[in-house]
Amino acid sequence: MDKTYSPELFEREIYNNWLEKGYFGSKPDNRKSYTIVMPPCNVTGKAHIGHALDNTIQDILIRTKRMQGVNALWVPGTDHAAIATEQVLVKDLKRNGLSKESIGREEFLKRGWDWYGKYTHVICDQLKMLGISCDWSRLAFTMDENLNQAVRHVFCEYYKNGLIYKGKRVVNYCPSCKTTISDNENVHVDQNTYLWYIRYPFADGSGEVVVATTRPETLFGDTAVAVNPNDKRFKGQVGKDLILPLVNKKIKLIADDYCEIGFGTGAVKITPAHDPNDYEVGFRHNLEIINCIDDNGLLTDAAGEFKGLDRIEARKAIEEALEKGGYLIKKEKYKNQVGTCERCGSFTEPRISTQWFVKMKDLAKPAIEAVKNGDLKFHPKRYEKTYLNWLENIQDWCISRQIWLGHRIPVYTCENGHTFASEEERPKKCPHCGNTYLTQDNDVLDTWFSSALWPFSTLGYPNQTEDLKYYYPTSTLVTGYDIITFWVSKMVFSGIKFMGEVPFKDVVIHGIVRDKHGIKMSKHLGNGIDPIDMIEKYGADALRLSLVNGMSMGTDVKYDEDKAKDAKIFINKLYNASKFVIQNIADINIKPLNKLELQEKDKWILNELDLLIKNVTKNIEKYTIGVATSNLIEFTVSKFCDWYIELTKVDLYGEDKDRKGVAQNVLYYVLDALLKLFHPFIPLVTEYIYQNLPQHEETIMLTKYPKKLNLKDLTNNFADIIELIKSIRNARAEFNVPDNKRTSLYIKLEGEDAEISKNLQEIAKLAYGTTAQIVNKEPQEKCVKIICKNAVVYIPMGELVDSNKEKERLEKEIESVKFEIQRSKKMLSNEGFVAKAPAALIEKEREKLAVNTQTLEKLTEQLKNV
RNA sequence: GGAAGCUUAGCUCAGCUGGGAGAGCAUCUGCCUUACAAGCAGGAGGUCAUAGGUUCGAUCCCUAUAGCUUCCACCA
Repeated sequence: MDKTYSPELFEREIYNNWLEKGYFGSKPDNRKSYTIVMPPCNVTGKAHIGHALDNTIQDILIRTKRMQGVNALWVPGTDHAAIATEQVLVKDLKRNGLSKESIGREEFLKRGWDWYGKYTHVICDQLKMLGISCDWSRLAFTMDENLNQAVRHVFCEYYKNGLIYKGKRVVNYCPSCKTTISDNENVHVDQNTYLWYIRYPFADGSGEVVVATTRPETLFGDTAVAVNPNDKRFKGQVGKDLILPLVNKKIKLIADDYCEIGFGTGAVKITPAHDPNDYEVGFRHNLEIINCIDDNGLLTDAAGEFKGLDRIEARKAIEEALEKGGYLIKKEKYKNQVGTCERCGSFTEPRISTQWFVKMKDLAKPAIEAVKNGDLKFHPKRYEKTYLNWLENIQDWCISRQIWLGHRIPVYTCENGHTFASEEERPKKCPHCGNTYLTQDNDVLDTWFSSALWPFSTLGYPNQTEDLKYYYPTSTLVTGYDIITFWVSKMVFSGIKFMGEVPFKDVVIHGIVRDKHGIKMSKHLGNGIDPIDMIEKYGADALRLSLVNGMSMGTDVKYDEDKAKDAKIFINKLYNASKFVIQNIADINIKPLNKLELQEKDKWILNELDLLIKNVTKNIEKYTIGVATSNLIEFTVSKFCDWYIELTKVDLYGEDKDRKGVAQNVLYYVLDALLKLFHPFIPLVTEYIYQNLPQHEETIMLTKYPKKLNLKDLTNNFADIIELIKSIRNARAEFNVPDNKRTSLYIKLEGEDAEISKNLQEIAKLAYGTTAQIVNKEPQEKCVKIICKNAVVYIPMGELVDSNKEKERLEKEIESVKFEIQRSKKMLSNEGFVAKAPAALIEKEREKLAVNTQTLEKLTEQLKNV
């Protein structure tokens, strides 16, 4: 092994070897299955740090299960991300002076496929750098033939069941992406704008109604003004005609509950074509619908002289015109929220159009039930509220998109006007009349339509395959809270509807990786951290550990490069400890632990290891992965390295062959178990080290996961010896004795010898002693005296012992012991405490009081003699 | 407007069903001790947001307040 940890020297090679050997593959067999389907990554561009977190968590779960002997399958996949990809392609065409329309649908789709073909491996290669163990032979793509089949099948099922309908609705439209987007993709942002107060005169000249609006440009689409039916101010005026300013057209003053009495001027203009509420009002009052904004976000003919102006830019011109005509009363500053397109950021336009919808009410019901009856569990639990809240207030799902890439809606119309859905990719004739001239619907499906089927479409659905039978329902879904409503909920109702069962049992929700100031990483701000950079600088294992260590599931992670650096420093520590062990067990004679004469320290570390195994296993099961890594790191540094390794040096470098053998075997055993426990988190370095052990299997990733030791008696008092050593170190530090100055150590035993006499070498080594020896009485030399449990330690520090200083030290100690005694007495004299606290607690307190009283006596005695 | 979460050491955060406040980083002191100076040993640093309540006992449970964050929502 090299002197320092250099991940770049072995990470790639180890991963490629795993791939070659096919260790990641899974086939149905007679074992229990554990399955995860990877949230499909967009084929656009690069892996970001969120992918790294998401996949690290999944890999940890999969690797653990695999080692625990379960048949673990992790299905990787990619998503066609239609809108985003289409944008890229369109831009590319534009650069070459072309457009979608000019090359035609077929050619455009061909280019789409070329693009996917070219970039799929880019994202996959990046994921591979993370060391993740998904079954690459099953790599799925949302536009694979089998998945297309699933999409068409599901669509037709919905269609047959009357769950899909085509209807007019106000939907969010992005004039820049030129497509409808879902409510989820419509991001509300705060906006500083104005409220324009506009005068609408009555046609008969009997006065006016003042309307306040944030969108004067939609004035051309107004077909009424509404007031609340109970608003006394407008009594007797409802039903009269108003003149629409600038257009000089008559519109009616109507009464509708939608209009609130206390708000604004009490009157609101109604623009059915450009506002969902207004549409409803318009529907109730049978109002005309006038579109005044077109597909490109420009004003239409309805705007007369303003035709062709951009919807936002038009405001100024309209304002001037209103002003000139005497219609504008005032303009005041106003803060409101406005919808923007998640992808391009432009203001979305509520727009009335014909779209395809899925009826959600009945589908949502069992999905709600699944969480309520515990078939589906969220971790952490609080996220089930997000899920339920959304499903309980569900709106019908608009599934059509006006783009070309993606799954085209499988609905056809024949020449005779018959419309039908077909599972066949190219149906030959109309099932109603046999007509063979068929045209297909132009829209494609929302990408989430195919992602919703992911847990079963990737396993073969709609074909009833072996895989589907064996692996479905999957076990755990790991994803961020940002797509609970987008995706998780859709998979759940789809799974229940088409497979009759929830698609997974546990949903593990993690947070978002933010920059160190807590701001969301984005290209726009340039505050993103590239996971590939981190891997190149610190190694994949360090990146993984840094993302997951100390993380609390479901909470956002603030991340900066220092975390990767720290993780690398820790791994270096593990690496060096391993190197030490490996170097010192070259001549090991491996024996089972129960054949060894274990000493106190050996029992101590084995006991600690048992505890570690228990905690790590439990925390992985609970999905509290950040706690599991903390357990592991704490054990490695504070137990194994700081104490056990140092302690074994006495035996490894000593004369006693037997003791050396015991130390070698325990070191080997602990390191072996520790590497296995660490493997799911930092797979590459653990494999590398494991291969250097004197005895090992072909790969660590297929070894058995450590279990609690089955040794009879591991009880020990070694903690007392550690305390004794610490006391000596403390005293030395207090007298400013540098670590390189060693002294003799005299130990007078008091009461029971808690193995102290058997650990004198260890005590000397770790407490900076030249020697440590048992004495019967206080030495003649001038010493610092340290009171410990079962012993008094005398440290001859010669001229360094300053009696004033020693006095000071003792006084300080007496002070603190007195404080403790006070505290115990107070508690024990509290009647309520004695009466109601648990007995064990009271007993513990009494014992403490007794010990401290004794210590106080000894210290006082000592102070007298200084 | 509805909902959820957060507020603990200088920074980032842990703290299980209430029973003496923890880690990492940063900082200070001493040490290159043959795995590791990317290290070792020791120390300093907290009215656990505020005010009430329940309890023998509250960082933890309840109520209110303040500040921050996020999600959902059609208020001109």
